[in-house]
Amino acid sequence: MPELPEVETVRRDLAQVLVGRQIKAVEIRRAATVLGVSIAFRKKIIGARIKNVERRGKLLILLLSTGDALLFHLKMTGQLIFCNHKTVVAGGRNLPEIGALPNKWTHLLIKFDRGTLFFNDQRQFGYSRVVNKNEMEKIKAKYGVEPLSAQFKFAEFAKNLARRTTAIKALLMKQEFIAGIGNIYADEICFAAKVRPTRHANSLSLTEQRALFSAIKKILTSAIKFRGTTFSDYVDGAGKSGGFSKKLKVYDRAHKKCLRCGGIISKIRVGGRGTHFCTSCQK
DNA sequence: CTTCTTGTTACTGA
DNA sequence: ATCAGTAACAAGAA
Repeated sequence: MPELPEVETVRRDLAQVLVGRQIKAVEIRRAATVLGVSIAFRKKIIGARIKNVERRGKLLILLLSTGDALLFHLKMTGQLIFCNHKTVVAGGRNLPEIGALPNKWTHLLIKFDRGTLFFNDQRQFGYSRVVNKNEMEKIKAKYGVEPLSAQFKFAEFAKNLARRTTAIKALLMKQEFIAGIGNIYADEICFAAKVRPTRHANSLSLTEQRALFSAIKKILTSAIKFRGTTFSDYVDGAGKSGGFSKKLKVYDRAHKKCLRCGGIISKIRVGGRGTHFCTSCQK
């Protein structure tokens, strides 16, 4: 599922190929994928140039020359893939890992002079929308601290943990608290910090708080380096799978041996989500 | 057929 | 007002 490292990988890929390009045409195949009125969406973005590509949490932001922002949320199965016209094959653009584009899950196409941005989404939870500067600031403000930014500081993190009673994993996934962590990385972060996902946030010792703080940065940074995790549908901006899947230590390893201590990985539900942890070395 | 998967939000209750 | 917990959403895989 696209979490911070996956969205960041797509952001970097798209920034390289989209900045400076002008939107020439838009094809909306599924109206519900575009929030608001389709005609207005089209009118606002056609002719605009892409000034920059940003990310806030799991939200991808294309800044336009008009001052508006074109947003994409991939939710669980969204893909955002750019193809130039050199890869044209019969019926579409052919990519080695996902086949020809557009396909039956392509809901939106943004067309440039040489190339097209395809928005695919099997589960149809993902969306695109256009917002003005004011709306953009409001949306950004709702998210919590970016864990890989200089604003993510231990003192404030520890203070916030101490005043919360909820399970630590549920807190890690709360976007208003920290932006960008989802189910896979929450499990991996707890494992790296040797903390059980069920522990109440306010029960962590100073040592555990520190371990968690550094695990957040370490796991997310490493996942970006390996271009994200492909569990089911995620691909990068060029349609390729992520390399962090091979680095996962606990996620989807129920009943298997712990790679650190040899204990058994257990699977339970925390906050309504499948949760994996080692019964021996996560205290 | 049932059960499981997840990011986000709406809703409930404290 | 703030916090915590859960159901709902969609569609496909097993």
